Amino acid sequence: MCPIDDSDAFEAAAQSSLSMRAMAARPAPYLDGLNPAQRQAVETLDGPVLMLAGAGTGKTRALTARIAHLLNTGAARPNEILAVTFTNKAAREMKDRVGRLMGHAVEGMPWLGTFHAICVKLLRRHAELAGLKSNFTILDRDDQLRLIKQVLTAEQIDQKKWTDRWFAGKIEVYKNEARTAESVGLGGGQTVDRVPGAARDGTGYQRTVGDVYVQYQDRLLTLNAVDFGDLLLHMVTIFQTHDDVLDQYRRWFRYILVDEYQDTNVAQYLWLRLLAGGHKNICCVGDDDQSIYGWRGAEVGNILRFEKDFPGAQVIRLEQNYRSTPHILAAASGLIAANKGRLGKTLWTEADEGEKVRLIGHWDGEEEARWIGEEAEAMTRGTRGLDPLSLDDMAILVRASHQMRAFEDRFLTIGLPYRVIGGPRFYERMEIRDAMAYFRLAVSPADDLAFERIVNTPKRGLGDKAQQSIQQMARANGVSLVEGARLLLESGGLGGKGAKELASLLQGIGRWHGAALDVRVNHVELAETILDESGYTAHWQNDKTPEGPGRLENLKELVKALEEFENLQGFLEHVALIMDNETESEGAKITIMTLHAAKGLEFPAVFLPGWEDGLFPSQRSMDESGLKGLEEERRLAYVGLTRAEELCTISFAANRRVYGQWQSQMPSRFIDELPEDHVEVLTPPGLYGGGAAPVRSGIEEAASRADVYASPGWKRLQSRSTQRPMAQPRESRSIVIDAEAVAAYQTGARVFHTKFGYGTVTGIEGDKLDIAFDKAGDKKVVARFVMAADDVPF
DNA sequence: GTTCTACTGTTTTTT
DNA sequence: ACAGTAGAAC
Repeated sequence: MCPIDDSDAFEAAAQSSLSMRAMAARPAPYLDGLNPAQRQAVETLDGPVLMLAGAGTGKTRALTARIAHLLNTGAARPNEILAVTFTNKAAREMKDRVGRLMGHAVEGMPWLGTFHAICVKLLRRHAELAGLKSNFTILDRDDQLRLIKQVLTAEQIDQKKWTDRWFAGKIEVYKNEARTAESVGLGGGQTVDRVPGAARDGTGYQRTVGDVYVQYQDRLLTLNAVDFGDLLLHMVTIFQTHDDVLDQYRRWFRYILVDEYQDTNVAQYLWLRLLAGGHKNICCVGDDDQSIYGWRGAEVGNILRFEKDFPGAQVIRLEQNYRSTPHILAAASGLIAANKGRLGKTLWTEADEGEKVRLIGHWDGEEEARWIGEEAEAMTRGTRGLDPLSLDDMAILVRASHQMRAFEDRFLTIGLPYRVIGGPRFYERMEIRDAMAYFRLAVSPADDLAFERIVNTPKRGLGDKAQQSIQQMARANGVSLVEGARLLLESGGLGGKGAKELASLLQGIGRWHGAALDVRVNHVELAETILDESGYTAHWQNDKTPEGPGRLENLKELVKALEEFENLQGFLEHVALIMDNETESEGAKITIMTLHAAKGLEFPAVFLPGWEDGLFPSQRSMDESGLKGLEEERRLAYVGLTRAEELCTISFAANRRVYGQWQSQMPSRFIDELPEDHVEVLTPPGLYGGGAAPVRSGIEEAASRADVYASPGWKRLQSRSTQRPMAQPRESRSIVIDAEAVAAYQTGARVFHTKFGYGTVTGIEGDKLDIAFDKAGDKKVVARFVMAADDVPF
């Protein structure tokens, strides 16, 4: 539809030298206080620039100052700058900060946003080049899965072996790699089986991922819909096949800025390279050491290759760190040095020495949670001569979200306020998505996916069979499901309760649609009406599960959120892309979140629990991606360490419950990689484990001796066994099977464990015993941790 | 059509 | 351990 208005762009180009001169005299307060590297990054406006910005080096400051500089010198007008981020949060922050730097709100930076938000804008203008209409809908993951499921069912693919999620993953990977359905093609990609007895046709019994991909895209086009990956992929395809369109934007976007460049995938990379191909005024900001999204398609290679991609590129390193103490920086730098193929940076700081990184071992996960809770409380009162900290200043950063639970449990029992970042977001909650589906139907009754979602929610007596009839009728007549349902009712193909309910639902949809089109109708009231008339509000009012009231509360919030928008359409558009919501209640709280979620944040005090091999680095990551995976895990550890400003505490547990099974844990190999001089091993006062333990090297050994073996659990174990030598610390790293300990037991032997009590050995595997405990059930336990039942001294 | 049971897969997650 | 879900039983 409407192509970009070129005249503006030309006019701007013609004026730029004039305005540049006029503006040259303007003061540039945004340059004050920048260090030389930052200043260089701000002032090197033309040509390709790679800003290698280490953690806490003032990257955002430089980036925003650069935008201010572009505007202030007249090099570009607000609408001629393309500035891309990955998250809405980052985009919002950048907008705010540029506004503050310029001393006024920046009205016209229409092209500052996420890759996806910008691509939506572009794709709406050129939808027809992708076979879409400009009012296409953006599907979220749920819709996507439903669509894939339809394809799989139609293709009679064995969904027990190959789930919809699996295909969604494969298709996502293709899209991340900028591979279109046509390029993969029918018969391309991995082969999958169909259900036994599936009709044999020209292509035989089997299908491929390519087949599914092609059909999925087909359905998307029919629905006039795109998924997130399509937003980028369609634009890349359009740019590649329509020189005129590409040229237009190359002229239009005179300067390009990219945040978090190390996180770009192939599609994003191609998109950028196409757009920057003319003038090459592209400034990419990133840190190869903080690349932690390889698993979702990010290519560290993009940033490593920058100088090759853009010959003559200036590489500017921001290395002065304004966040952390020297000990923390040194520990982080020492750790990341173990990675190969880095661009390399040397972070330094003017800050005072401060505390060393602290390391402590615990007997098990619960004890770790208990200790951190107590430590956090102690820190609010002020410990070790440090000023008291607020709970808001503390964060617990975990590798995997299931680790959060131990902390939540503990904090709930001691009444320590906490906040969890992550988890299901507001707009992903069931009730919100249901309500949104009703709104979507009011806006466009032909939205089949929305109809499918709510046709029987609340229950209307329209089960699988009724829904199938509707589908059939719709397909036979080539109409939408709503229309199909109407035809079905007319033909009398549905009876009883279901028919009555369906008729009333259809009437409702018709009425709501009319109201949505009527500008005189207030959309907030309409939303309330829809939820009431559809029976959806009543559905949750009658719900007697504990979640009921909360869900009603969320619905109220949703309706309130509508007030900020002109109409329902505007709201739906916003939500499709934004999907975040932060309602923060008052009071200081300690933050619990994943390491991934913590990227870009900073806290005076950081706890890093669960540094155990297999958990962190994650076994799965290493199994699936080998050395690459391990290096990404190490970068994750680096990200964790560099979040801390003053105090960083690493901990590990000797025992942890994994998928309901107790397991003995090895301290993380990353602990051994920390430079010893910058780490302090915490020893609880007055405690010292089993006397003269044989000397091992490394801080890990000290930590385990000082704490694991001095912990209540361990001491209990020791005090109960006078003769069996189980306090011998194991060799670090290499897994040493304690032959002596294992040999002491046979299947059927009665044993005792301090945590689980008495049990019987049911199997032996390496240095671990399968034990059926009388009370605690089946566990796998390292042999050293149990003793023969006969030896129990009571 | 709804409810219960048995089975499965469990890292990280934005848009 | 545990949550989410597919399929059977009601």
